[in-house]
Amino acid sequence: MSMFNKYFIDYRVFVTLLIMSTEKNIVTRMAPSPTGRFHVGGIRTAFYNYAFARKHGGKFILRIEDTDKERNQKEYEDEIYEVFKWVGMDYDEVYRQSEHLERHQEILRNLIDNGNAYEAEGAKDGSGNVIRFKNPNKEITFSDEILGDITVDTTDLGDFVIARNNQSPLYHLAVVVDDYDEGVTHVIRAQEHVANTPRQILLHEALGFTTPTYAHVPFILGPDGKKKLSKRDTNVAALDYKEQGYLPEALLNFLAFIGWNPGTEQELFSKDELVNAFNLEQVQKGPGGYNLEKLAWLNKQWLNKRTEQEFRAYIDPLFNELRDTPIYREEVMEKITPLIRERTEVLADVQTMITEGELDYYFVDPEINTEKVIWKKGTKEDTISHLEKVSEMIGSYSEDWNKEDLKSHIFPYADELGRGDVLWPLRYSLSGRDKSPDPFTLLEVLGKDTSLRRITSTINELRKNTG
RNA sequence: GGUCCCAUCGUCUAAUGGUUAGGACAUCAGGUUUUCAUCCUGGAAAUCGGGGUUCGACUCCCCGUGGGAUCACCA
Repeated sequence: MSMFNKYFIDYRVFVTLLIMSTEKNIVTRMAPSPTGRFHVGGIRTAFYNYAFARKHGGKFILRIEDTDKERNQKEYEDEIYEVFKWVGMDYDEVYRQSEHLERHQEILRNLIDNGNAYEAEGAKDGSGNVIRFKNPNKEITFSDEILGDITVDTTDLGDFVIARNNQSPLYHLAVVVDDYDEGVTHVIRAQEHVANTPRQILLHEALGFTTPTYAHVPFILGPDGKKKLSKRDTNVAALDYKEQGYLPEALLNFLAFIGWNPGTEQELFSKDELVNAFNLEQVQKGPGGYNLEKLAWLNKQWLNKRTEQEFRAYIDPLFNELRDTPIYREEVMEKITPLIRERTEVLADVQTMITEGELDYYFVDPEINTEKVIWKKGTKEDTISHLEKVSEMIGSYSEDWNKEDLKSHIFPYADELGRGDVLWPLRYSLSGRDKSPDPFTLLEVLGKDTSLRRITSTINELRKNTG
């Protein structure tokens, strides 16, 4: 091996190590304030931070920005933790900003001592002097990972207030200090903060802090795609989705794809796949709308990935009431679970099936409306005859019949005499409903005795009706 | 209003100068051995407008238009 090659290989190893060590240092954070219910938009922002950190082997911090004593509420703080747990975003460190008050005060004093900030009259509540930052009035340019270069003349900002008084630092100072102290390298946050960024950079410079890399993610718009997502149009509290029975995988998949896309045609991404595919380069600049129908579809896709047992556990609480009644039968429940799944996008759909009585016929004999038994232009006589014939056919089966067997015998008959004329009355006799699974499925679920009883009963009703 | 940002089917988006502008949701039509659902196949559907640059522009530049953010002693 020549010296050159040897050197070349060493150089590549060195660079690789350098990149790895650089990536290890990545630190991101989510900094919500507990002044309201945690928003779905917050999940997305948090997730981008989480994904970026995890993908690069870095650190993800959760920082509760609880310095606004007036508006903070403990329940909101707890809700933040609950949401993170629900969607499975684990953080390496968690802080409450209020715990850093002394540090913020210390920095504030330094700023004043160095002449970078000063007391000014006119506290709104008349309690004394506010602290203003001495703005050097310069042009600030920062390179946003998503938006590109942004230049702002900070002269317009004036000497902005950084503390309520010399004991109470405000937001801009607090974030700057905390991000620095916690070693945050990438600030990924909502686009409403772009205008705050120059102020914070000014502070970094006065303090001698290195400025983190910024990435401002676009807004999420409401379902109309125009206005900002608000609780007027839809549920925005993250936990509402948990309560409504949305799967965390589906919500995360959905949210991550508003304003970001891996560029492939894959639609379904697990949390880990999302982390793996995530990159800041492909985050959209413009805002994106909130399409609930797609969320519902995604929820169904994720539901279908669950095992039968998991799906059963998912819907089971809805059947608590029914389970305590004498009509409930566990064997039936087991058989209809896959049927229910096929008709379910979100848990609310199952609740609707129950309240609308769409599942009743699985447990009790339905009321038969003789008007509805006959298919389209069919006659009563033919219908009775078809039902009798089918009755005869299934009567010859043993109790452990199965769907395919039944189908292979009944269908040829139906095919010959008219599918609708034979199959509709059969299905309707069994279910008493306009809509239900197909008759063969019904026969299988209901069993021989029940099926025969219902068919016979329908035939009798039909005859009675003749007068 | 000042400053800053943004703009592809109805919606989420792909295409970083050369594609019949691709995919998904929704929608429409047909099929899957009645109906509902599932599933499959197919259709309709977009580069905000005007100028440049270029052999060639969704893509780069400028001007409009539209939308948004911010201009707190909230975060």
